[in-house]
Amino acid sequence: MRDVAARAEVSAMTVSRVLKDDLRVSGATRERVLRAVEELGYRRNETARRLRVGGSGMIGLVVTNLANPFYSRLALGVQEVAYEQGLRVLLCNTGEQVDRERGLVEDLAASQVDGMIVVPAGGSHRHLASDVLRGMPVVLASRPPAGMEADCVLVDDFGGAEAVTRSLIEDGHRRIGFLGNPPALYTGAERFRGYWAAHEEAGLEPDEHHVRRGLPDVAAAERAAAALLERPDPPTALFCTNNRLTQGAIRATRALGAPAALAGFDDFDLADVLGLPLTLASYDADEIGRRAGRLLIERMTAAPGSLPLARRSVVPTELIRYGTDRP
Amino acid sequence: MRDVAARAEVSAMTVSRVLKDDLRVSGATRERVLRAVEELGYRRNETARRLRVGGSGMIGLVVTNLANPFYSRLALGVQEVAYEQGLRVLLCNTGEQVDRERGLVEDLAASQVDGMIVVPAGGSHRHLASDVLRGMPVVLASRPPAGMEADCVLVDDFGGAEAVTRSLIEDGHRRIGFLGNPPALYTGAERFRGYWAAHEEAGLEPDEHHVRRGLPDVAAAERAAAALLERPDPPTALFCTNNRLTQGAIRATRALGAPAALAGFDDFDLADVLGLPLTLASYDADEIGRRAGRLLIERMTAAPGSLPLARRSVVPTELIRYGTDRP
DNA sequence: CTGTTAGCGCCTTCAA
DNA sequence: TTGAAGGCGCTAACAG
Repeated sequence: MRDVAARAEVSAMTVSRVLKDDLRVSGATRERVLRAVEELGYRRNETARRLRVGGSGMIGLVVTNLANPFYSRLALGVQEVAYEQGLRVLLCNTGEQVDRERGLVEDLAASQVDGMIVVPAGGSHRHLASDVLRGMPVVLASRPPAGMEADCVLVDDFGGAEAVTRSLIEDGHRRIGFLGNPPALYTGAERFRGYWAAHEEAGLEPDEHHVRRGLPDVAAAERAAAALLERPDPPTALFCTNNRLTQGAIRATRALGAPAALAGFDDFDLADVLGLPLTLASYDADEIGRRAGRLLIERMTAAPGSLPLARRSVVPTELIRYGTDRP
Repeated sequence: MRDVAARAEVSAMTVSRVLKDDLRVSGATRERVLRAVEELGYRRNETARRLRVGGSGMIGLVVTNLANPFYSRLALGVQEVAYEQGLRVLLCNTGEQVDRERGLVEDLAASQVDGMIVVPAGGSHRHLASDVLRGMPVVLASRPPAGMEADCVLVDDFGGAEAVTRSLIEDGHRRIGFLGNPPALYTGAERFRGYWAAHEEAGLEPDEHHVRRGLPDVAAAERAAAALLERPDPPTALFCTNNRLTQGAIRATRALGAPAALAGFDDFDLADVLGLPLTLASYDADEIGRRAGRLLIERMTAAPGSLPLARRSVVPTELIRYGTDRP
């Protein structure tokens, strides 16, 4: 900046003013400065600027697994609103490891991010509490805060699961299997609640023998689905709590030639092309990111105390039916 | 830091030394400092540190479309090696817009990133040239440099397309349709070359009437595939240059009940379950990110001039066949 | 409209 | 082993 100033024959302060579009600079001076900037290929040092003005112009985004399209879409949504606001995004991946999450959050705080959006991996969110982070704004995505207060954006897990299950019941299914991820996960628990509630509403009760929870991956889901379908009293439909489990179930029904109807959470590519009766609770993953971004930015710009403590935004699900009109 | 120093009754300099694991601090002093750090919940200000020591401990990652699993996997790979090295990743999405890319790259440079990995959107890469970026290390991913020199990591687009096409020819196909993305894209051009070369090797020549290039999305691919399949001399197989085009082709064959064999680039979930004859050139998208990360880090740490100017790393493809043993 | 002074929080250098 | 001085590049506050 000193070099630019020298070349334009002004003070560094004037260069600084031109670069921030300060109006109190004469047109001629501005021109000279801009020319010097151009000629020297000068670029303002953002690190130094930030040290002076505070903050960093960055927000942190911590997700559990970027390989899951759900989280990459979420990241895209965050990206969008951040870009509109001229904020940069520091992206971190925890691989569902709590200690790694803790370290990354710590790093982000040290990097002076202006706020962060976290998909929390583990049970305790103590390291995200406002006193630990010195009041740095935090928004949780996809899982609610535990043992602390924070804004969060959730999917309507309960409602979606309920709607899907109800739809199966309305189709006449009375034995509906359940393939679920670990119940320790919020989404797992909520979706199970929805499944159960839909049964209760219809005066039914699920058969515990048809319930398999704690399935970690596609292969486990496939095995569990196969085991259910090979029972003497097999379920006539399977409800799967996420896209990977649905895929496992699809494999199992295909392999066994079993006629079970499938239902699940999360839409996926080519679902329409499978030619299977498939009912899905779908939702807009980008929207979770966008909402989280907006909540965070509000929190960052609002006067402390002017916003409710822990706001909660719930993204609705939509019922999608595929292949039910095909043989 | 001053507060910590006061509490530990040492100078700020000593605190700084403890925090950087400088050995020349007595055990007792170190203990006292660490205790003070703990009690005050002190966290070193990375912005200030970086102003002093230079650099930023961050690398920039610019992708064209994070919603495409290919790029989110690439991002994951970059993330991995960055994390190992204690580097943070600033993630940007261009949506294939060249001017946006230009702006983001400029921002990253201003943010003092230590280097960047870019999936370039457009034709000219002038804004990524080393003189524009003042020698900041740049690695290109998935598309080669144009009009400049830089390290890059590519997929074996030619070889993959050639292998897939050859496999179709060996299956006896003589009329193989081609559904391609815009030829202006490097991958599009290379994959077309591979398709053509496999024909030449076999003493064949593709029928230009069976070639459709410049397809932007799934819907266009579906229409193009349908048009080809409804010709009086329809192709007996279709080669699609990416996963979205393959999906369009699948839709078309399903809708028409056409028996065409399909082949494509990029593996995808549930490909095995479709029950269609499907041959794919698959590759490890994470690996592209990891390699790009490693090349970048080498470039960042190597003495200028000690490394070859423009290194090129090519990720191999693997031939995968699905459903060919099914009716 | 433009410049001077001072300091953001840290670390390199030099001195004790 | 510890501390004091000075400055990284920028900008707020205060002249003029």
